[in-house]
Amino acid sequence: MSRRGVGRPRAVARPDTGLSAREELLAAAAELFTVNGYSATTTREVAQRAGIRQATMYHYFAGKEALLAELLESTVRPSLEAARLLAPSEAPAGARLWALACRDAALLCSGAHNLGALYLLPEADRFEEFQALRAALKQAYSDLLAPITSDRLRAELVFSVVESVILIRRNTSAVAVEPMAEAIADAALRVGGVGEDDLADFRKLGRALLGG
Amino acid sequence: MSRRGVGRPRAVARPDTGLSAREELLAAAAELFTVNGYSATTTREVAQRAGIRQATMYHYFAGKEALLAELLESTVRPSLEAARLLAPSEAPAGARLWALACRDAALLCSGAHNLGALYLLPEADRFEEFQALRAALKQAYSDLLAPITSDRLRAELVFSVVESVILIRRNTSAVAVEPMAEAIADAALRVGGVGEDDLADFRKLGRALLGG
DNA sequence: ATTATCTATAGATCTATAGATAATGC
DNA sequence: ATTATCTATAGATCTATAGATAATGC
Repeated sequence: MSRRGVGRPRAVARPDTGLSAREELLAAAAELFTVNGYSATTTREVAQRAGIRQATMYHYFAGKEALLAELLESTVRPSLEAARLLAPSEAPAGARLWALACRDAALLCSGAHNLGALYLLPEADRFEEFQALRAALKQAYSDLLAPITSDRLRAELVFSVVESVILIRRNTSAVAVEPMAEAIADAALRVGGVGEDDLADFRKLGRALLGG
Repeated sequence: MSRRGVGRPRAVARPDTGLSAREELLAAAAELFTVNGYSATTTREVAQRAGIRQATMYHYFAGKEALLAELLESTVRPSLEAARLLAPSEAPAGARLWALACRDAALLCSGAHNLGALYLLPEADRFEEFQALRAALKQAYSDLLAPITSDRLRAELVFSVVESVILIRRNTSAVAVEPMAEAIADAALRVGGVGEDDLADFRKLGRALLGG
């Protein structure tokens, strides 16, 4: 919608990033929220990084909360979409679980900022639409794990091993996405109780599911 | 030091908790920081929960940061102490690793509040003394893992599986500490690449190390 | 005299709104 | 005319300090 050039010029001119003002705001918020946290980040800092004045932010977002809501939801949606694509497959549950964990981990460790870190913010609990999406993703993991184990605790462990990629990415500098994602998927199935022989099968089938 | 009864009475009288004012402040901060985050928590809220006025907090702590610093350090120190106790043992590294992971996980999932959640706060990065203690703990894990695998990524995974108990505790209501801690230690060794037969041995020896 | 606590407040924010302005579009 | 942006600011905080006060201790 918002056409570049229309409207009053910005107070601080900068080279065109190719992003819309709205996207620049989201990118700025992504960096600041993941690194410094939500409450510790001011709307002024977000706007400044996006190259506009603080009040202009309100032309694009209803408030600071709307920024975080959109970032949270846009981060979990692709993982949930991956879960939906894998659900109707006739491959073994273990293979689909491996594929889901691998795709999910890859999404969490790619992208310019560690957006998964937003899940860890205490403030994220308040965002109900995000929580609902995340609960649906967790349910998808549970469904795929049901044929493998009925142990509630193991199911929690599997889910949290995938999320632990967020902690790893925070601790370590740049990592290669694919090897990391596959290592996470392997680890998830191992803590889920899958033996090495089955794991090798599931990994092979899982890769095929992702490739197709 | 501070004797009960000396000094001006509190504006809001409450039954004696048995805790000193300083301890009450730490307990209040622990709850609020873990649930709502550091920046989102005000000194007024902390003081109110501790039963005193906001300004009185400064009689016990230099500022809000000093509260978080003390909570962070007091949470990681017992784990580091466990690592030091296990270091000189002549038991196999795998058994000591299991014991350390189990003890560490047990510390993280016991206590009234989910204090480990403080590690996840973006604000924790600034607290250098805490970061140094945590780096030492991580080194202890690496040392015990060295005879098992030289894979850097696996070492990260082991450490973060233990920390993932923080995420699990956040997602689930009350859990039995011992079974959870042992399940975490098992999971840590599995992602570290320990096979089921060795794991059974290490678990048995590890339990003995913790018992003695 | 000592001390734990209080009240009051300065100074520095921070979010969101009101209303003006300077472009392009028609 | 429309719109993207600006400036200015109201109102609501929030942290930390200054200095008073009301207990016990000696």
